[in-house]
Amino acid sequence: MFSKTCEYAIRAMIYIAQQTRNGSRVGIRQIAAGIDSPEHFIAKILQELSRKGLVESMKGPTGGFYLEEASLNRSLADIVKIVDGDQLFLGCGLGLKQCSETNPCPIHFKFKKVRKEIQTMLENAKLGEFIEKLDRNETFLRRG
Amino acid sequence: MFSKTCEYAIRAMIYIAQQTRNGSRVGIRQIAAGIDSPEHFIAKILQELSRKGLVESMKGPTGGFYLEEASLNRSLADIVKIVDGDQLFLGCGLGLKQCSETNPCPIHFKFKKVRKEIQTMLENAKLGEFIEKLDRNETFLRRG
DNA sequence: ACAATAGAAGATATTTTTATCTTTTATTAA
DNA sequence: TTAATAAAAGATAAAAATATCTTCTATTGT
Repeated sequence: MFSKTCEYAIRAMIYIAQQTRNGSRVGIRQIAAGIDSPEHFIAKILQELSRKGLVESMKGPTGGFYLEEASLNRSLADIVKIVDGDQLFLGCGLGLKQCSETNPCPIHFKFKKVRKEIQTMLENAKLGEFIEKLDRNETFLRRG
Repeated sequence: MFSKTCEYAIRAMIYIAQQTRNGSRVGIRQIAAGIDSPEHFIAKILQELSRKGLVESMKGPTGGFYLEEASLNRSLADIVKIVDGDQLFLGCGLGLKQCSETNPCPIHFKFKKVRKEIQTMLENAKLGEFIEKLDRNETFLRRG
């Protein structure tokens, strides 16, 4: 469904959301360990999300990544769009460039329906909503 | 959502279903042209689908690919499972190997729901059902 | 100022996916 | 039974995704 890059991105963003209340910051090494991802790879991904303003960062000692309060209200759809683009939300299920409402592929309308549900689900899933259950160890971002 | 390979596979199977009523056969070259895919690549894919019994083939002059009557009742889910595996139906949305009902990732239950709908949609989509609209040019498998 | 820390950036490497090319085998029609 | 046809099979190539390595820059605490 998502690229590996996107899976890491979502996990990292949720992790950062959880780890950085009270304005504290969390380092790349800790993030990579916290979500079981390659350190340099997730660093790259966060650089991009940082440029796009989804996450803040600061260099130097005591530096690291953190979220602005408002970013807790960002949705998983925002992350997916930046990392994987809007193919998942808009693209043809059979990969046809010219597929459209008026020139549909055979599964166009069936697909439209489930795709819309995926989109709605991802748009309604806000970063802030995952924190509590993680804190209570009811959900996990790496091998539990 | 699907790999390129799987997109081609689905398009090819629907195309073969459409082109081969009355026991006629359709060649690789025509299939590739009919669905806009690389000839050698779709050949490989059909070899696998043939080994798995989703499609029949015959070598030599007047040879080609065709479907047994019963195969018209095969679903897109059958194709997806063979080509892409069951990752789409069973895998964790965030790529976590250990994710499960008792050890869920943060989006496990939201995902389960939409994934199930995708599966149901694909299981209910039978190869035979696409033929009529293709015949009437109401849907397309390549640039219309 | 200086040494240490940590992210940014760019280059490189590996793996997987996608695509192509060549040779072999089965089938047909003459 | 031979020449032509078309799929099967295996090898190779190109492109994209994933992962790693090295150097540079900003920030901090002393």
